[in-house]
Amino acid sequence: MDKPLPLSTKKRPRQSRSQETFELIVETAGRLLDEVGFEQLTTNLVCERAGLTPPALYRYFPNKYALLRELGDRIMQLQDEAVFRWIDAGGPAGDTTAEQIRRLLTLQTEIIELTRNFPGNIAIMRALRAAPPLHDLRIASRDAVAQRLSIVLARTFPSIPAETLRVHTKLSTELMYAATEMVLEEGGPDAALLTEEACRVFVVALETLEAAHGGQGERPGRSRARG
Amino acid sequence: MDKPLPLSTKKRPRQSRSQETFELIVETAGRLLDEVGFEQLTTNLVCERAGLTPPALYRYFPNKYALLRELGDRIMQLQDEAVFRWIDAGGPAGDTTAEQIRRLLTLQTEIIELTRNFPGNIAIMRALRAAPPLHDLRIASRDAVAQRLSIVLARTFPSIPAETLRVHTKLSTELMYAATEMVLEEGGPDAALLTEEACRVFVVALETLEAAHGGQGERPGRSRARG
DNA sequence: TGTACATCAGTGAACGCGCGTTCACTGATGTAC
DNA sequence: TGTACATCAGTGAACGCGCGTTCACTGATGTAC
Repeated sequence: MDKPLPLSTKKRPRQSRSQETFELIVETAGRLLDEVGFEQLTTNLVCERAGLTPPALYRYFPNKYALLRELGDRIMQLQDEAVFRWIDAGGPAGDTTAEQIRRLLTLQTEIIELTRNFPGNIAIMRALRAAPPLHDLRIASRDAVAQRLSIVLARTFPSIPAETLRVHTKLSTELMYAATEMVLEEGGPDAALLTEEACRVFVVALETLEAAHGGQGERPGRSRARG
Repeated sequence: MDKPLPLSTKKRPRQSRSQETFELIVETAGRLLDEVGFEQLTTNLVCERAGLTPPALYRYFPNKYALLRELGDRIMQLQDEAVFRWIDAGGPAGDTTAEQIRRLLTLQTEIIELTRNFPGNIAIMRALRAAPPLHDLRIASRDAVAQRLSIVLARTFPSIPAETLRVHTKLSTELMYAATEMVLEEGGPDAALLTEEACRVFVVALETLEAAHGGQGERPGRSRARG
């Protein structure tokens, strides 16, 4: 009954004129998502706002999910790249718990800002969660981040079994996603505190996990966190 | 531009005949959500499946969001009640970390099972996240749980400032929601491990938070977790 | 206990609207020689 | 460098479908006496 929708863009534009049209469509969709939410977004509405006729959009996107997919790809790639840059720059390494938390906070703050500045941010992230044809994308991106992260963490926490670490990292990554969404959706005065607490939880969860598997743990000044 | 949709049910049924119709509509919608997802759900489709004509549905629900709201209310009330029962039965209290984790695991397992058995489970939870008219409901329920939980935890962890505890509990509650959704969406062999790890993180996050605020902490056999 | 009446529950049929989609086309851009 | 031609990009107008919604109605249930 569910015919699988084609999600890929139909033609990547060749001429620079159409390159611009392509961008115009994507950007207009992003801005509209902030206004109406992803469920109310229609291809006709995007066309109207962009000053185009439907066949122009239809040339590049077979349906609205392809459009959301393009937006989803972009926002998640931005986030993923920030994580990868952070990993390459040393990642979570740090002598003390407080130091590790501070480093993670830098990353998380960057991700929040970068997401905030992306038109349609929360609406896109909701769509990635809620729309079945897009759901796999989110999972794939999360698992890619978790996978890469768990490889790096395996060096810092060698006593944790690989399997355990993989599952833990998946959960932790989801925790950070949730923290990002909470801050963007609800904002408010708790935002900073919430972000710090998420980072603290991430770090101490790892340390105690190592301790539980007979790692070095319990070094004074390491198992004590100060947010 | 966004006219606020009326979400309340129009008439609660009076006669037992209509009571049954009301239930039939709700249950049919739940089952359909598993099949088509919330975005594809339409009032006409529900009617067709339930063997009713549109005005019969329309008598009780002004639109599909009112229907989703009824489902959302029910599933979240089930979850909230499980948490409240657990709190009333002693909640997270336990002498050792391992004991606390075990107790929390009991609750989390119950919530997962109870949610799994509710027709439309993940689709409903996604709708609560993604559909703007329903979003407030989810927030309200989460904050109610977090609020009540933070009151109880304040007794067990008196050295944590109330403000900090409130924010932390909100985050932790969201973590457990995310863990529930992950298990239901992805299932697989990691499910049990993932659930245990979520519970462990919840508990150690609290303990280390207390330690960070000069609480008793560091008692041997307390700061050491074994999942 | 039976009848007459009021209210409640659901039907059948239809509506307007806007969504996704397509067609034959015109105008713009690039290319060969 | 200019012209003739091929391809690419976007238009204008229309379509069928199914969505949400409404109307006047019939039949079922409950109630007064």
